[in-house]
Amino acid sequence: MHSLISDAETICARAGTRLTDPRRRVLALLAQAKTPLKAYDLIAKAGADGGSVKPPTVYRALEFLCQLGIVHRIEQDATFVACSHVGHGDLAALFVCDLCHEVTEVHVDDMASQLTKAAQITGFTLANLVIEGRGKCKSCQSEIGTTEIGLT
Amino acid sequence: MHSLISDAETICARAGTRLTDPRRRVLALLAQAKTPLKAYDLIAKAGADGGSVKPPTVYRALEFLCQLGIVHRIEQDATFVACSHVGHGDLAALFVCDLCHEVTEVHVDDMASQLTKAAQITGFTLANLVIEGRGKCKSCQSEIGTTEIGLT
DNA sequence: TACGTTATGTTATTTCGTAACAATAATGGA
DNA sequence: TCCATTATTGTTACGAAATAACATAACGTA
Repeated sequence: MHSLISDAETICARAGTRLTDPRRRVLALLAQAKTPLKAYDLIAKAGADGGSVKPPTVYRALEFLCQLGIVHRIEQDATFVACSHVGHGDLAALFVCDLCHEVTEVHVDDMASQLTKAAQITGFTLANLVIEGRGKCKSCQSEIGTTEIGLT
Repeated sequence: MHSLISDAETICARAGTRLTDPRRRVLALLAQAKTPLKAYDLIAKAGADGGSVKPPTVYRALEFLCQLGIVHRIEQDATFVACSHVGHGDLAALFVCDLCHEVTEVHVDDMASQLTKAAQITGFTLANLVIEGRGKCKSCQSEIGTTEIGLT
């Protein structure tokens, strides 16, 4: 959790950017959260100690952190989560538990290259790839409510 | 484009549901669009001939059509596109061109099962899977502005 | 220290999505 | 057929997510 901050410092230094105060703050909040947070959760938490923090501040920090790969945005529900495998350089698939909302991050480089290839066959050049799943995590398996995979 | 409607009728009949008027309307609008549309585009278009159509109507139709797999929601930008491979029953990866916004739909059943397996190793049971890419489609290759794949 | 660049603060607005409830249309028996 | 039940739609209002636009401040550098 704290190492994430220092990892971030390193990454920033290498990228020639700065981990400024609002950025560090947003990252810290995400790092100590167990589950993904919505942008407005962060806005509320960041301004919890009196000084109000406005939406653009948080959105800018999030954009910055996402670009650096320190934070992931979960597209399905517009939430944000700190990366649990910082610096791996490969693509992460994010699996979010429907029950406890914890994120299981799986790195799938070979899958990414397969998809890149699959795209290329159709003449498409991939610049960005999102792989996200919902379901039940390990510790929630015993709970009720199973769904089958949603197909086309 | 017209066959999509009749495909939808068939699918509805088989599922014991109905392709009602607002649903058909939304589907028709998506079918004749070349690129994904936002919900509010549909709201505007559906009410273009005087009678105003309200958000819940369109959102309900979209939810219905997505569940049937006739329409896909693109999570990255909250847009909707008619499925171009109706009835295949396998998972679609959607690649959206950054320049012309056309969608290339690739069916990737084996990839889906790989991901399901990869998830299962960590104890995670997948109920839903999203694979989306952005990049440049075949006919836009010659244009400017290439980006590398965004990594973790 | 003066300048260009990068980042933040602030206000207001736009866009996206849904809750809640009333009204209506289809469906399956008695 | 008539009624009860369920599915679907209409309508109002609101909440939540994200950004535009512009002013201000911090930073590195010549």
